[in-house]
Amino acid sequence: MARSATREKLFTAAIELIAESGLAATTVDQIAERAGVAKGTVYYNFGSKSALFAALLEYGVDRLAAALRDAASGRPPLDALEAVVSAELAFIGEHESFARLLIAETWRSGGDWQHTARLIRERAIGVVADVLRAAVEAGDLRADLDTGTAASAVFGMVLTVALDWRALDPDRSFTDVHATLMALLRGRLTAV
Amino acid sequence: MARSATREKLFTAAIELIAESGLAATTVDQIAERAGVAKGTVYYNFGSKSALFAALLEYGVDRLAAALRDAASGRPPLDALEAVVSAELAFIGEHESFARLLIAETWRSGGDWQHTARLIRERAIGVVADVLRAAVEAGDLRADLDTGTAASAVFGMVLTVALDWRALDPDRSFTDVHATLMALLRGRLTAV
DNA sequence: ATCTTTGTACTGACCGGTCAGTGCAAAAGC
DNA sequence: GCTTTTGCACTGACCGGTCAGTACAAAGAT
Repeated sequence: MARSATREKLFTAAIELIAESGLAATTVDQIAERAGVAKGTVYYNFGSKSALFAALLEYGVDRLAAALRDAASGRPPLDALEAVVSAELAFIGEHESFARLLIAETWRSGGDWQHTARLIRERAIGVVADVLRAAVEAGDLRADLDTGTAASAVFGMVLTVALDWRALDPDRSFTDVHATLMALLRGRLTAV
Repeated sequence: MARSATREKLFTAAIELIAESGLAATTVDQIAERAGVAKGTVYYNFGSKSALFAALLEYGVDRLAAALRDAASGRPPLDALEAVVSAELAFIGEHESFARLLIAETWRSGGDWQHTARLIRERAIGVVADVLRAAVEAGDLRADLDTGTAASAVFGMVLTVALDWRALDPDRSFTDVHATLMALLRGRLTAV
């Protein structure tokens, strides 16, 4: 079998298992079994458990960052911001397991991949920051806005809301959740 | 020694160790040693490692929820909202390792004490929701606001910003971060 | 055309260490 | 005297990582 297909299968299995039980509680044997592959294959392809995890994170964040960038591209700044938020919400809706893995494992202390994990996460937040910066430059947002902090805030807000949505109220419509998020983002919170 | 004093010592030791090396990497032997207690005592008091962590989580969230409630009490709704956000930011700044534990353990789908973790987290978000509801009732926030989703959003936004702050930019002042957060919350984002 | 080599992908039994949890007799504390 | 704690030896499951070996296809070699 082609190497890339095997890696793909291992990624999928690992994402599911880690989202269920956490990285430390997920064994290499489990991942191999779920992927329908021998344990040795994991080591042949990745060398170690943590290397598998690092590759997994990179793979997922690349896709997330690309989705966010695509959503933003070619739109005027404020539209782009809304599009990015929509795209993030949609991405998490579709890749809930990965989102859980991302939020849970980024903030674990210890290990060396944890450093990598943070760097990788910043790639996604970076897209949001870029959009905010563009909006500031276009004069659409206040000039003294701390785009770094604001990007963290927006990203984290959407991530939390999306996961709470899926976990606690999965029947609520995308549009509904999206609308509340937009209202918050636009500062339409206060009474008219 | 009194049981409660022993439990207290074990909580402190466990929190410290988790901050250093993470939850899974922390062994019961380490916790016992750090607490200056025999390993058997851990099992006499808690029965199992996961029961110890569950109790630890509950202990921490009780303190967080109490801090948020105290901050809100006796203030007019909108002031209360800002006070709650300040309190959350401050709490996480002071108990960073606990916040990490909370965020990491809440988002796993399997197991049973993960379920407990979610319930426990909702206790903290519930305080935010209560404040938002009060503000809506007082006519300070738009009547059709989905307070549940908005509470998730606010809580998650602050949590993310606080952890990013501590991890990436620990020298930035509390006031600074706080100000950006407030601007976002009040919808003062758009250019004047 | 047939044999031999080489490289790649994968296998699964196995090893050595780790760690949660146990058992228990003796000592402290209340 | 009942609860709580200690100290320590012990167990047994589990798990990351290894390694000798299989399968097989493409590339020489004769």
